Amino acid sequence: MTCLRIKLSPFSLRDTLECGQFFRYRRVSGTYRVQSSNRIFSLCQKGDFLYYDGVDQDFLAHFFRLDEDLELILTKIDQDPTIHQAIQRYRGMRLIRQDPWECLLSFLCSSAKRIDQIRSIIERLCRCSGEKIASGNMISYGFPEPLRIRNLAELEEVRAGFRAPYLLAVNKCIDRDELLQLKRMPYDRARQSLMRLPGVGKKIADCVLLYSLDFLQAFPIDTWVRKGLQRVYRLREKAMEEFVSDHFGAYAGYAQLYLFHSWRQNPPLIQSP
DNA sequence: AGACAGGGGAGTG
DNA sequence: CACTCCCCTGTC
Repeated sequence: MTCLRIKLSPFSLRDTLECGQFFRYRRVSGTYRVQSSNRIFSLCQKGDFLYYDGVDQDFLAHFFRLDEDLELILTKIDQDPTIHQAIQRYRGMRLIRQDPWECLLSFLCSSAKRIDQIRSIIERLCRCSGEKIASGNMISYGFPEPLRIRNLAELEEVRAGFRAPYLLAVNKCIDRDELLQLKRMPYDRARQSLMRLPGVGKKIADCVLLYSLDFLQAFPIDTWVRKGLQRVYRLREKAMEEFVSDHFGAYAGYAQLYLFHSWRQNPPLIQSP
């Protein structure tokens, strides 16, 4: 690719893109073709260098949160042997700052689905309701903007199942600006606002807050993280939220990213007493 | 064949 | 609150 490059350390493009926080990418022989915010670009990491094409460095800095001091944050969340091991193993994995609209609808598609299935649903959603984009000699589809989904019939080929009515309803009752307004609120209020949307509970609300609205204290608890918190940290359901907030602090969201990635690859074992 | 999945919601006790 | 069942689809 015709390339620019930046030096990043530590950085792991693979873990960052493939850890389950983001869905619109495709890997072709070591190069990632990524779509976000109406952009299509390519990324490839060689050693400490990130090669990029189709996007400028300012966008990448925003997207990969390069304004944040990752090493410092990792120091702050490094509170126990479990998270310590995850940090050692995946050091360089970063949170991605996604577009809030895409993020909300993407995670609406995510319930009770595995990552590859979520990616397929989103791809079909773009093909059904998104704008056609010419990119070189290829045709791509943008992510459907608010109000672009008109009715349920339009989503038939998406095969989103019980998620389809949620997508339709949410696409009609909120837009990107209203989501961005949430950044001004305290975490709990923003979370409550999101949870008023159909199909959005605690988990999806926290994903949107963490991955797109800069609430780094948000700690989405899905079944993998739940199992881990139960088995490794010996927590009961109702104790989880308070624990992660006290234990990991203001950057709990980064801790979730590392624990989730680690537990998903190596399912948490029950610790002997 | 039948259970189950990276979640949410409605209904019940 | 805590618990159960169902939601659609795909996969093991």
